[in-house]
Formats: sequence, structure tokens, C-alpha cells
Amino acid sequence: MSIPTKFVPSAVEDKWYKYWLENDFFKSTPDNRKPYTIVIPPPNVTGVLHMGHMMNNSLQDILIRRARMRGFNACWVPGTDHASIATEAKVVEKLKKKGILKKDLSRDEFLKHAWEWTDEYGGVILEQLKKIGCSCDWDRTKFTLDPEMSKSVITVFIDLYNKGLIYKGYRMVNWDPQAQTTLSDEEVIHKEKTGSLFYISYKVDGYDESLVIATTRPETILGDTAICVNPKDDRYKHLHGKNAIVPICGRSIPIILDEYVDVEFGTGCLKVTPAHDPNDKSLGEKHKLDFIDILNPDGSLNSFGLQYEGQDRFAVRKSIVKDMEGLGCLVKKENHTSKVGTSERTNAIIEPRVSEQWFLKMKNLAKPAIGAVLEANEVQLIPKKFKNTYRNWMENITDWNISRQLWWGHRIPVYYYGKNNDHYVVAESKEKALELAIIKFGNPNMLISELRQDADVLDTWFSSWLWPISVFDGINKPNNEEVNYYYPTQDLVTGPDILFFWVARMIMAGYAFRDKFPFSKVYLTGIVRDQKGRKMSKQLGNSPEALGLINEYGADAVRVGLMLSSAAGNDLLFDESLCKQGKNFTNKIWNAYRLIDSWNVDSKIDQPISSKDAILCFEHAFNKALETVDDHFEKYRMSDALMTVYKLIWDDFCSWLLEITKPDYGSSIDETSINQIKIQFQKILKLIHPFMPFISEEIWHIIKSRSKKESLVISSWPVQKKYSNSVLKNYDTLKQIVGSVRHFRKENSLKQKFPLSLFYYKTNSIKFTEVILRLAQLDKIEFSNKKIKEKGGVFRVGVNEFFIPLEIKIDSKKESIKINDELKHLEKFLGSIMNKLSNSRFVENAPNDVIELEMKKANDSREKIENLQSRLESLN
RNA sequence: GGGCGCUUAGCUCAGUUGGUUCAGAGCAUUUGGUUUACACCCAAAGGGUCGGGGGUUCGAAUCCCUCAGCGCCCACCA
Repeated sequence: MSIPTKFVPSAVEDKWYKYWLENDFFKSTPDNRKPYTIVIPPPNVTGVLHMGHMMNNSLQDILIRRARMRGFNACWVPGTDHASIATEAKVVEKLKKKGILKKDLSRDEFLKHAWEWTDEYGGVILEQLKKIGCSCDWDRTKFTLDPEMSKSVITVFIDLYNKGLIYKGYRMVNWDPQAQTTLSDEEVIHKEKTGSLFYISYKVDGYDESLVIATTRPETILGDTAICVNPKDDRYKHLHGKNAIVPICGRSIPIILDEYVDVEFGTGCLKVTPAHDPNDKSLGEKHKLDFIDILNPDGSLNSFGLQYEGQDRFAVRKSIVKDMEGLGCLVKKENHTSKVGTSERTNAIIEPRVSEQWFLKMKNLAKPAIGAVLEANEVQLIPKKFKNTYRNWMENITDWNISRQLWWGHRIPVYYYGKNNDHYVVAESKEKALELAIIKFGNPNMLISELRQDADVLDTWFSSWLWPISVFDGINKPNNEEVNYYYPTQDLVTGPDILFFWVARMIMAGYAFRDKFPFSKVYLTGIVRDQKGRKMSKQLGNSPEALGLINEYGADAVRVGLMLSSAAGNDLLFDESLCKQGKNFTNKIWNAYRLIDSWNVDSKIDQPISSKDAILCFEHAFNKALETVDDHFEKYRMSDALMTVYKLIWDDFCSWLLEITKPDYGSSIDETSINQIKIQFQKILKLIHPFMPFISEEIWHIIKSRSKKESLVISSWPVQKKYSNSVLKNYDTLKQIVGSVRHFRKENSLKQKFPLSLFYYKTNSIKFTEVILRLAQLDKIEFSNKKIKEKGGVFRVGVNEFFIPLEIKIDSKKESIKINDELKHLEKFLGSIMNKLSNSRFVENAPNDVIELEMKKANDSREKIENLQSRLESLN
């Protein structure tokens, strides 16, 4: 059976993925092994795979595959998120294109459309994850709107309500006029925008005088119910107790006093619009002012907007300014930049608005979650720098607005009754609600039809914060075997952008509902950016199509490309050339195996010393690399781990081991060598498998074809073995000698073999001479005690000097300049060492080994200088 | 306004508690090489006064101060 010349990823990817699934390698059930669990950050159910997902999930797959090989009961739970606002927005848009408006649909009709959409596109992204090789236990796939998942959410709501942590509050919230819902503070992104600061004059009621206020939002004057000045501000003392007239609408409003007003800013007069600004709201409550809400839910003005009614807030801003200009009450206009809140989802400019919403008290929930991360270290954030960000947010946490004026999501389990919805009960079902209502209201004849469920749904994150518990049904059945076995999970891999949205809240939920942290490590990836450092996004069109990349380079190559430069927490400037590098690496591995497979084996040949030595060197290099790789994994430095394996394969295995053991053209390899090489190859396949699952599995099966078959997926990760530093040092020396000979050849345009002599200092031998002979293409290596002063080539490796007795023309002028330069350097270096050594403070303070080292450096330098000097003499 | 982080080769980044031979890697570059696994390749080479300045120390890319530039998070200044 011959191996194809080219590795064609598409030809093997589906084959092996199917094979893995058929053999249930990714399936996990509780047993007596230690579990290693990862819950996926559930992508939006209607989402499409992008670069961020690819990186994120490749990382998780690398972790879970290695854990599986290390003998853990590895369990990676996949799933999707209903993504309330995002999905609803998409459905609304899609219906709009068909000419259907949300407002014309009933809730049930709308939800039917939403489910259709979900059934059509939901799970597409999970299929895409399979393409990149993700080894999830697909039988465990969860969706946040699944019945048990929803039940968990409702149970938790009721529980928190009964504990007094959930309350209904009439408060200022963030209103998204496009999605027409409230948002949590975290969903508001503050962006710097340039606008204008308008100075508007208000007449003082009953006096021939006016005052001037400054505002960035002139349309809100229609909602003004006071003017506020600082009581200490001498400029306005004569106005205390008077009223002012709001331009346009002519309303007379009081001039109130409060220290809140900054005397320095603007004119020192502040217009107060309690219904449209959080600070004004506090002032309004403090001074018992009227609240005038001038906006409709869609951001247009309502009847308080007078002649502007029905127009959009930004249109009104323009026309009201123009109108005031006409009335002469616009004093001036200045350029002004300020941070404007925008919706994370729709990008719409947020309106602060007072309304009645459900809130969750966070302070007490946060307490154990702060301790876990900052003191007990039960949950580690990687990289550590996020600890500060976390602390800052957690210590200043505010109550969480959990209600959304949407339909797609978990409906709030609150049932109203009474004339104006003035009573309510909280229950998991209408029937249960009726029972409670009858008890509470004392009306035994109450009918179920009198109950009206709250129209709102819960924030998406109110279900995802339970994810690590609810995927094991740990809310509904707190003592089930699964949750007891898998929870707490080990690693969570996600982006830092959802540290507050999701990670922090999961930690809080973990302590609140299971009295235990949800995961012990949080690996926060960087954000994938393009070459110009811009975040990849659909709008910018700078995101390569994920599946397109896989088709072009192969899944293994893309995974390698992503891993090569993705240190935790560092943003990754994605460059397609990294995938190219990954593809080249795939090709390299493939060809290495093709080479081995092509060799004829002759059982009668003895193993050459060079092969024996080379394999010995490789084994030690392997063990050292394994130690390094394991250490990198321990520190979650996956790109470093990959680079270590990359170099082990490319350099140590291919460039050295295979080049040394490769039989001459037409000859055969001995049986011992080929067998040992194959064993080494299998070991490196294991190391590369978590990174490149497909090609490693393909070759693994080819190697194994004559013996019993077993998947690499469930093979064992190599165990660290001792390696000898002296062997590695000799190996390194041989590489340098070979390199030097090659360099010498190139410098002198030599092609033929030639004899090489070694001039020694402290040793009369070098190791692995057979190997050197072979790779450097030399006739012989001789040792000599005497300095050889013939003309010829000379080079040094460490303190050893090598001489090549060959009649070649040497440009002695050039050579002596080179030697002199080197001498200068060495002398300067020696000088600085001698300085140190003659400094009594250094000798007294520095540890012995450092001093010894310095002395050795000095001696070595002297030897080198001596060498160079005699070389210089021989030139003249 | 508060907090955090970054600045090391053309690019992307390592550099662990200051000390293992005048700073490392990958990519890119230059030069030479193709009948004998791979040009998606082999071999060799070049390339950095570690952002600027000052300080601590026997010794600083590493610690401290300061200046400059960049990035992120948080915050209600109209």
C-alpha cells in the first residue's frame, strides 16, 4: 500500500471525524476516573462561525484532547444560546423584508417565526465546529431554551425572589429605541462622539432678566421641570426662589438649589429633566419635581413634544435648535465631545428612561465571587492582569436589570391580578400562581383568567449564568450523579469582552446555587483582529470566511495558524499567512512519514553507529521537549507548546534524525533503526495530535496498519522521562560543528568531501563523530595534540578549534580584519569580567556559582584570545 | 476623571525570583542549492545601543522615578 504523494485534508477530515463519532470517543459518562470538564461558551443559536469562535474552540479542543489522552474522563459539553435580543432583532429584520411588522403579530405568532428561524439555522454553527475537529460530546448538546434549561431559569428566578433578592423597581434604565427594550449597564457601550453644546437662555418668570443653561440635548428642554444652581454661586443668588420659563413650551419651572451643580461647568446653571437623565432623576426625587417623559418607545416624541410630536429625537434636536434661534433664545453653540451610550447589539443611541423593571440585588451575590478570585484563588484568571478589572467591577457592582421588553426568551414568571395589575405573585406556572393568588388575595373564587403573566422576558445572561450547572441539570436535580461528578468544571475558555456579562456572573451563580466555584481556570483569549488591528466584524468585511479557510488550507493548518500567535489575553492580529505556515507544516509531517515508509528494510544489516547515536540524541531531545510542552500547557501557553512541538518535528526529527538515518540512494535501512524511528514518530504524533487531530490520526493509522488498530484520540499522552544534559550538549556541539563545516564550504564554494582535523584543548574526543562525518560529508576526523600551522580553514565551536587542511586561497587581509574584530570584542568582554572579579563588592556579594561562572568565562575568553592570536600569526 | 496594560530584529511575539559566555523564537529577507521525502523544500547568513532620559545595584531588557507614544476597562459632569 503506497501513501498518497500529497496530503489532502478534505479527503481525511470527514472520514476521521465520522470514525471518532462512530466509536463514541468523545462521549463521557461518570465513572471512577477523574473528570476533566469544559462547558462551551454557547454561541448564538443563529450564529455563524467566525474567527473568534475558531480560535476559542480550537483552544478548548486542544485542552480537552490532551486531557483525554492523559487519562482523564474528558467531557466537553456543547450547546447554543438563544441570545434573546440578537436573535429577536434578526427575526424582526427578516420578517420586515417579507413585509411583516412585529407590531402586527401576536406574541405566539412571532414566537412561531422565531422558532422556525431557530430550527432552520440553529445548530449550523455546531456543524461548523465539527469541521474544525471539536471533540465535544454531542449527545450532551444543550440549548438555553430547552425545557429543563428553561425550568432551571424559572426556578432560580423564584428562589431569588423568595429570598428577597429580586425586586421590581421604578428606575432609570437604559432604553434601546431600536430594539425597544431596556438593557443592562453592561450592554451599553460608551463611545466618544463629537456633538455640540448648546447655550440656551430662559426668561426669569416675572422679571426682565434671563439665565443661560448649557445642554448637549436641547430637545429634552420639553421635559424640563426645574433649573438648578449651586447655592454658593454668587452670580445667581438673586434668583433663589424664582421661576424660569422654558422656551418653546412656555412652562414655568422653579429655580432650585443643589450643591451637585458644578459652578465651573458651562454657565453654572443646569436644566433638570428628571425623566431623561440619571442625575436629573436624583435631583427630581430629592426636590420632588415633576417627571415629564417626552419620548415614545421608538425614540420619537410623544404629546409632550408639542408641535414636534411623532418626529424622531434627532430630527427634533435640529428643528428645535433652529426654532430657538428664530426666537432668539439660542445664545451660542460650541463643539463638544462626550461619551454617548450605545446599544451593544443594535448600536442605537441609548435613552435613559425611567420605567418599571425587575432587578437583581448583586452586592451579596458578589461577595463569595470576589473572595474566590482575589483571595482564595479557587478561580484563576489567565492572564492574571484581568484580576484587577474583575475586582474593579465586582466591588462596584450595581443591581442587575434582568427584564427585557422582548418576546424571545424566558418569560418572567410573575402573574398580575387586581384592577391595575396592582398585585402579583411569582410562580412557575399559572396554576401554581392561582393557588398563591387565592391565598394572598383571600378570594377563593378567583379565576385563572384573571391572572396576567408579565409580558417581559429575562435577560439572556440570566440563563447563561447558570450554564455550568444547568447543562448537568444541577438546578432542578441538585444531587444528580452527573452534576456531582462533573461540577465544578476545570477550564473555561472565552473572550475578555464577556468577563462581566458572563464569567463573573457564572462565578456568582456557582456560589449561590451550588456553594462552589463553577470552574477553576478561566483562559481569556485575545480578540482576533485584522492586520490593521481592527476588530474583525461583518460590517467591516475584514473577517475571512472561516469555512473558506478550512477548505483552502485544511482544518489542521488553520488551527495551527491560529495557535501560532495567540498568547492568552493578547489580541491576535490574524494574518492568513499563518494558515499557510500551518499548511506547510502539515506537508512537512506528511512527507516525513512518506520518507520513512518508502525505505526498504534489510534485516541483515547491522545498525550503523550514526543511527544509534542519532536516535539516542533524538530521544533525549524529545524528553526535554515533552517536559517543556507539559510546562507550557501547565501555564496555558498553548502557542509556545505548539512551537516546541513544531521545532521538535521540523528540526530534531526531520532535519537531524531523518537526515542522519536516511539510507543512501539505492540502499536499505536496518530493522532496528526503522523500528526505533517509527516509535519516535508515534510519540511525536501524540504530541501534535491535540493541535492537528486529523493528519496525526491519519498517519497514526498508517503506522499502525500492520499491528492492532486503535485511535490516537484515546491513546496515552507520553510520560516524561529523564534526559541527560550532557547528551544534549554533545548533540548541540555536533550541530554546531556540522553547521560550521557547511558554512565553510559555502564561503569557499567547496563541494567535494575533504578531510577535517580537530585541534583540541581540553578533550581529545568529540562525541558522535560518525554522525558528524555523515552530515558534514567528511572523509575523516582526526585528533591532534599539536597546533597545525598549515594554510587552511579554521573555525571554532566553543573553545574547540577545528582545522581543515585544505589548500585554499584565503583572503588574509579580510580574515585578519575579522579576527581582529573578534579579538577586540573578546578583550572588551574579558575586561568587563576582570573588572567584576577585581571588584571586592562583587566578590563579597555575588553567590559562589556566579563568581565561578565569571571565572570560567574569563578563562574561556583567554583561551579564545590565545587561539585567535596564534591564528593571526599564522596568517602573516 | 479613576484603574490596568503595552513599547525588545522588517512583522508577530518570548525573555519566569535582576547574574548559564557581548539579547531569543517563528515568519519575512539575503545568498547558495532541484535526478535520490518535502521549492508547501534544503543549507548557510544578515538583522536589535531592549521607546527616551535619570536612578538603585558589584551587575538592569528585568527593580524605582520621569517623559513620550499606543491600547483596554470603569465612571452620571450638563
